[in-house]
Amino acid sequence: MQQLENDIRAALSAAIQQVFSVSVAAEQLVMQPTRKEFAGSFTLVTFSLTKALGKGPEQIGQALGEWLMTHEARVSGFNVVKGFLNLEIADREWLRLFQDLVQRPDDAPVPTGGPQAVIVEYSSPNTNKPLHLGHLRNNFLGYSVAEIMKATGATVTKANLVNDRGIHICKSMLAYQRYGNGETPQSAGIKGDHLAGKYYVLFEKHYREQVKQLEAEGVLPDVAKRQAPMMLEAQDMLRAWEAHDEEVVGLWKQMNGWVYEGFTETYATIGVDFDKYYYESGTYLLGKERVEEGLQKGVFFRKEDGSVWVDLKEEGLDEKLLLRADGTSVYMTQDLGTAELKYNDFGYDLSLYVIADEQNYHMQVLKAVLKKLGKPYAEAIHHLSYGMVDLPSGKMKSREGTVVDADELVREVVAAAQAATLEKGKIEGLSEDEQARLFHTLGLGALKYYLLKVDPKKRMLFNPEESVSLEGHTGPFIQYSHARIAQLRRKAAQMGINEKAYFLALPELQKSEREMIEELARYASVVTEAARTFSPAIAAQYAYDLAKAYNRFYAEVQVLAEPDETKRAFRVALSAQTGRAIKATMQLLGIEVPERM
RNA sequence: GGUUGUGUAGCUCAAUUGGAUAGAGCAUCUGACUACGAAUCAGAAGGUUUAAGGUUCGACUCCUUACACGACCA
Repeated sequence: MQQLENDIRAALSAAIQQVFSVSVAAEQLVMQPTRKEFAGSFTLVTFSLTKALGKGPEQIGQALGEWLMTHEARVSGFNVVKGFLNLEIADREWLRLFQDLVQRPDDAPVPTGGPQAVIVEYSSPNTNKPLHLGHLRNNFLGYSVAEIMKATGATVTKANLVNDRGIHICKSMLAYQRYGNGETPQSAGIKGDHLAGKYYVLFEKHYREQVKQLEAEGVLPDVAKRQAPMMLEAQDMLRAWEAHDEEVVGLWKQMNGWVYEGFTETYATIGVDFDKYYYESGTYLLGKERVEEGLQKGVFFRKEDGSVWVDLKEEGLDEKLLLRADGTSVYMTQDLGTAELKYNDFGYDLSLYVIADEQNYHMQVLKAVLKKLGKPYAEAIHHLSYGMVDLPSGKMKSREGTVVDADELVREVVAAAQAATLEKGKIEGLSEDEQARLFHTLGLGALKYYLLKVDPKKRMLFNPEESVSLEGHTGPFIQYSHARIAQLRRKAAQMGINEKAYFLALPELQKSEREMIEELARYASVVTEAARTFSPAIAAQYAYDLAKAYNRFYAEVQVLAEPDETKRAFRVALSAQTGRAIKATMQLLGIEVPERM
């Protein structure tokens, strides 16, 4: 398809040379796909040529169209509408393109000239509470972008940087020490991450009571927040942890262990994985070394209280804290260490950070600080910033208990998919296990598609009802199209029809057949664009376009019931190829497609 | 206060990066299952793209100002 467009551009460039004796580079021509309501596949916008050629747009279009008709065999017709030259491509050219697609292996990469060694950091949870809806957007985005980069032929490492140290986990630990009574996930029958979360909530509850108490005694709110006994104790605990206090470290290991078990289960359920885990407890010391290095190089400075800062005013940013006065590290400290570790481990030429847009500033600072340190990998860092997920009731707020828990949400979407599927009554013959797997595939398909179809950088609204919907612009709509194709292929196989026969002799294509081939031919450019912009939404839109085009085709022509043998075989092949394309595209999103549903 | 993002149909989202009459889905209305899967398809209705200027053959897109909402930095 890209090749075809390039050829058309070259032909147009030659035509301009021949007809008008003016040189216009092929790349400079303004081309676009022809809009559905006009005949044609490629459109040249001739407005942009009027100055260079000294002629009116219609005149240019007419002259170039006529030249192409006699000089470019692949152009079979044209029409001029105002400043638009619409070019029709010969059917046999479409068939040739289709043939190429059929021959192409499913796992053939789409070369884009982009980065080759990529590391995608995503998920990166705190270990003090279970995953919620916001994490799901993050996880699905990260997984999908990694798959998209893989599809371009890049070597991709999926990394999870677990935020296992810091004040937040000390809060859970402190509350557990006080109120836990030796409870374990087993004894309580609660997933480990949820158990840690329970104690984090308990901390917050008691802490707030202490703050309120202090305020009632006349202490200023800011001071009360800082001096509430539980906060001071949590900070003591953090210092004890950094000093390797045995008891504290023991508790920390125990609670984090529970949390990891919980996370592992959730990751398996939602179908994401990682090639490498990093733990901030293992990177913050290296970060401190980098801070030392910066001090020695004179790019950082120390304030009277002993805290270390970097001045980024020249970069249009601000002064930023790198190490606290008491020597404990902040997020930035450990991020410096992690960046270096990742580079040493994988030598990336692109390092993606899938992090919500509230961290935009932080990520700018990280990159700027690494540049100041003269690190070679600073330029390769890219923040894949995504918008937060809102609920119909507004922002998710843990304090107000409006956070949507990931595990619970997954259960709900699977249950909804199950209810809808059973109601349709089309799955007799499937075993209990197969049914359960299908409900899971459909429920997660709905949820993932719902979260991925929106442009990552935009804030999005999560409507629970729409997220489990199976109709319209949804994952299950696309899955349904695939299942229907799968059914058709099974029947075609029974009839002995070859899916990969040659069809160049086919006399003429139906409109819906031609449009289907055009959609299929877009695959490479979709992958390229999705990889360039790090946007699964582009792949999601394409999967929908494929399904939409196929359903139209399916409604308009007969496949198995077509009497003409050649046409019948071609339509089976077109269906099969569409099924492959849908599967491959959905795979980029981390969504499975069923053989029946 | 400073920096920054967003604003498109009743609702949720698109718009090939400056191109044609701004497209889909949901919701509403109409039609299509004794043709291969109706979780589908065909159609109707729905818009001053927040507002006002500007740039040009052409602006949802770029520039200026204002407004609204969000995030971050103090």
